[in-house]
Amino acid sequence: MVERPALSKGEVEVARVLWEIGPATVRAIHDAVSRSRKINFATVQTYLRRLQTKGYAASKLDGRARVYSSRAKAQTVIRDTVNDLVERLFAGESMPLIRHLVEDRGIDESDLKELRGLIDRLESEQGKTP
Amino acid sequence: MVERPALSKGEVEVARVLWEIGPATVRAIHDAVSRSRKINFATVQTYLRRLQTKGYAASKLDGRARVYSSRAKAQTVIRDTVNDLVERLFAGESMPLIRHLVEDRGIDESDLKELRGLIDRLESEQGKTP
DNA sequence: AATCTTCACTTACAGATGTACGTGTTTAGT
DNA sequence: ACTAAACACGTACATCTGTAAGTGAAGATT
Repeated sequence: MVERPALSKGEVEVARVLWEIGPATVRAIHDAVSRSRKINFATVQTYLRRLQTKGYAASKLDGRARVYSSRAKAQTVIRDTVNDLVERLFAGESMPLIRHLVEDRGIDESDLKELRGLIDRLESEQGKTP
Repeated sequence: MVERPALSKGEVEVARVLWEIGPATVRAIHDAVSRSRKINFATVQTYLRRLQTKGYAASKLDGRARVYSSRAKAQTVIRDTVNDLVERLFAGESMPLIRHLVEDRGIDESDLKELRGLIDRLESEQGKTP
């Protein structure tokens, strides 16, 4: 139940990469982030340092390279971040966001299929755990 | 196609209230925001001023009271904000977010029903507009 | 009229954020 | 050994954010 300061947008981006490619060097993380947008090496380094300061990451030296690893579960960060967004942008209701994602942002056929399966499962569970 | 600076969390909150209760005085907006959390009157005033500076709101004096109104469609702000979040937290994929909302955050029976209807509609449309 | 209350508006400010330069150090190539 | 490339790390800094106190004028109350 560690209380951690919220993450900024840039930090979230780097944190995500950290879960994705697991413990990794600054270089590897920079390379990964660079794939989606141009970003300075030192900037990534700063984000990682801040991530560590805030308690979301840990690091150790492996030879000359510093290897960062995540200390926070992706799910926790996702939950907190999404909760905050839903609270502020949708007054706490998630349905409008779901609607937006499905209708406005669009969803492809296979995702639609998966979503249907998800609903089927939830609906069959409904009533069992009231 | 106005290019506007992104909104901060606090600004988003006030912007939402602005769409909700339409053109309104600072006091009315403050009252509304106060319903969800304790916030200083002057703080709301500052957010509104910044919203106007960034081009998201307009204001005019009605007697002694300043009335603010939105200049940006809710949908635009929602789109931009959600796009940014999905980009950073989910590498651009919306399905993981939908999954999170439906599974982890939970969804009640009536929303589940609505969602099913939504999918049905989308599925029947699939193929018609490729 | 004197006082209290209500606003608008200005100004403030510490801390967070995004972004990056510079400096020293280690390793690899000549 | 000498130089070039690769890094870690500290430092910097303009903005942006969140939050609010102070000031003065207009309207309400006694």
